[in-house]
Amino acid sequence: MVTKARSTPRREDSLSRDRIIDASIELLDSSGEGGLTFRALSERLATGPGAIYWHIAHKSDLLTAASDTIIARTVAATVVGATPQATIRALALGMFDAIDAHPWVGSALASAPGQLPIVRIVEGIGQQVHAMGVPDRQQWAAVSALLSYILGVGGQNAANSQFARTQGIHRADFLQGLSTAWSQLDAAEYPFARSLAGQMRTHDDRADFLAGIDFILSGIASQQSRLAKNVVTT
Amino acid sequence: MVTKARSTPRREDSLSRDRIIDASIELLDSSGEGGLTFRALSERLATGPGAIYWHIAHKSDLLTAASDTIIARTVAATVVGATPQATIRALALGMFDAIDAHPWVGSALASAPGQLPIVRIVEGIGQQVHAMGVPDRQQWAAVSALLSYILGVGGQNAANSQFARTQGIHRADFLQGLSTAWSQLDAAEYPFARSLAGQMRTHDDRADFLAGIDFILSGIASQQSRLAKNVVTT
DNA sequence: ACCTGAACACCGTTCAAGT
DNA sequence: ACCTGAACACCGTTCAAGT
Repeated sequence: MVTKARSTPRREDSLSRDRIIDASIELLDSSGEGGLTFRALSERLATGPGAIYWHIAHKSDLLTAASDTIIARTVAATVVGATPQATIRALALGMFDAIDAHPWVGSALASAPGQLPIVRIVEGIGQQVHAMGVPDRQQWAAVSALLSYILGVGGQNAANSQFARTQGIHRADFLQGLSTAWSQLDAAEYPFARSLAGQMRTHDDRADFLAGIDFILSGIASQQSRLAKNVVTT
Repeated sequence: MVTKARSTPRREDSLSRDRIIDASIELLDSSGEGGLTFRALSERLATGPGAIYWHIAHKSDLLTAASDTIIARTVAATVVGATPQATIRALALGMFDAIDAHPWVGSALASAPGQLPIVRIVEGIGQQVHAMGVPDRQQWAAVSALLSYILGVGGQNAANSQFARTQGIHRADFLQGLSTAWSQLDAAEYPFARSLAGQMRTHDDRADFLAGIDFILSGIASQQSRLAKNVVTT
């Protein structure tokens, strides 16, 4: 053991990376993406902005660490289902709900490609894709399809919340407004988007999210059976 | 006709929304997301920052308009294929390539939910989903699955480029570095992500993107046949 | 080793004043 | 109607100076 535990910290409530991250999460949850500021944060922690830089490299480091706290919790809380598919659905739903509860996570993940929170999600999905029997060579495509979809939905959800917040309205009211805007689109140029405006208002976000996961899962399954057939026939 | 064309503009090269948007695109392409600044922009246009606000409401308006120029071009250039599926693939690939060429579009779309550029994509995909014979009630789920996936991949691509740019390296070198980092992950905690590091280095971004589109398309198709069977048997 | 807080080099946005 | 440019109210980040 080269390093040993710090003996008697200076004061009980001394600054630490963990305390900074916890305070950041509180700030992000209560005031949104724009609410996380080194000034607001240092005020909440009763220090100067410079003190934070002793523990954290820069703001994006802070955002990634904050997201990672949420993601680690979410992945750990995922209940393993009866089948790999069921577990993937559970994990995906957990992600959906986590981003719904903490919209800033959606945009933070979008700008932290390949970082620890993403690794956790990839690991969670990947083990199940492996269990599904997807051959090694196809695993990356399968995992990254699921990951990209989850991040895509998460990002849109985050943006909706963020947009609504800056206008001082609720997410539901913002979506309602969007639906109205779409229903007034030019009928000749955007017939489809226009016809979708109604569904946009009544649809169930969570159910549609899951429908997308199922599309991908069944697509992965059908490619596997196609590959299996090729092995037999060629 | 209530409005009539402006007679004799003050000077040939006077400021206009279009000129501002074109200059923004040049700035974004050459200097990345961080390069678009009202100061840099007004310098390029040889005016003051205030002049721009006469034509544009705020920065996000500018970003959305700039993305819309790219997206409109991309959607218009999409070649209609032999089948709706082929057309969707072509449209999706067009989006992939557009975001690859203009990474900032990827992140701009993520924060402009329901805005015009998104409407264009939804319209393009939606008409084909309709042509596939997907029943009205399922169309939103199908379209939004495809859209979310495209935006998800686009966002990750944009973030990769952005990340690489701030470190002053090329995207390929950044991905190479990520792959190395993943290969050094703890074997007990992240066995899958670790095993994926190799594929991460050698995979073909574009091919994997298309594989994801195909997963979703075949998932949509298989749900249709399931629904059709239900109609027959019940 | 860790913290303080002033200072630096920026931002987006506004607005009185001009033409 | 459109443009100018100084000014406002912020940012993230650095760093000499303290303990």
